[in-house]
Amino acid sequence: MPELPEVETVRAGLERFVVGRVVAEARVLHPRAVRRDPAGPPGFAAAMAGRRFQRAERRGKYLWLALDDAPAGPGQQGGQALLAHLGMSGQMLVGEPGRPLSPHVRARFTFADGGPDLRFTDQRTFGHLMCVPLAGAVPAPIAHIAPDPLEPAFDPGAFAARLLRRRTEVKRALLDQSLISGIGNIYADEALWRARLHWARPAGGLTSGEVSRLLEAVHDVLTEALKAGGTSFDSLYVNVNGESGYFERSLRAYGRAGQPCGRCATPIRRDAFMNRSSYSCPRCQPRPGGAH
DNA sequence: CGACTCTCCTGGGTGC
DNA sequence: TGCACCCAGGAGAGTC
Repeated sequence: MPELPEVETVRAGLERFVVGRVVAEARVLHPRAVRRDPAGPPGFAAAMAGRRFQRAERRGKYLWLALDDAPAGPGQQGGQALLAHLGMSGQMLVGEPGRPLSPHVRARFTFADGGPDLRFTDQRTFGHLMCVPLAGAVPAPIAHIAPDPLEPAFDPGAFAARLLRRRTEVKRALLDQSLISGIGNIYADEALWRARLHWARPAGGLTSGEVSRLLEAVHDVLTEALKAGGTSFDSLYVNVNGESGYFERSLRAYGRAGQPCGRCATPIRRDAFMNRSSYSCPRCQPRPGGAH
């Protein structure tokens, strides 16, 4: 599942392979891919034609390509962007225009230079694209998304203060993109394992030392995963695999039910939480209240 | 503002 | 072999 490190890898690939180029034609192959765009497939395609991708940016799991002014002139102050969320299985693939169209391509962009095209591919169709106004630094529809831990705007003190006010489990808080962005189920479990915190610990009950440990773990796991995933493109192929890429072999908790904890060798346990799985070490991450 | 629930979607895997 | 079912989720909308 693409979380911050995978999305950042895609962003860097888009920066390298499509920024500076002018869209010749955008074609929506599955209407669901632009379901959140009020203009619908025809409006989306019309808005993209003839536009130049100026920059590739990201916040949390969202990425966007800033567009030059529409041919009709400046739309709104701050311009527009092509905003993308990869969902669970979204990929941005760049390649020779003549290659076969895979069945999961949801949108295709060709370029005025006749070079490699861009294909938004998404098996499970949870991802989406939309053409949106930029409101200051970020696209308007994601103004409510909090800064992610790897961007300068991230304020550890403000995050800690808000976290401690939450009356909910610490993992639920980590997954709340309006509190801290970029973290999904995989890196939440990995960060909690590193910080030796159980996912069900009440956020408001954490000590300041535990919050610091957690933030450091979040930062480290994202940075290390990014380092591993960031080496995965060296050709005309921008890739996010639905798995967590090269970092998958480095996972210490996620998906490792029954396998020994890397610190204490106790078998990793799997629990159901928020309609998904949570993995933790029964010894290193004691359940709140003392029960195992 | 925050906590909660519901919904969207596909394909791989499993059990009968 | 075929079918019903479960599971993997992220995030927005709606309610309280």
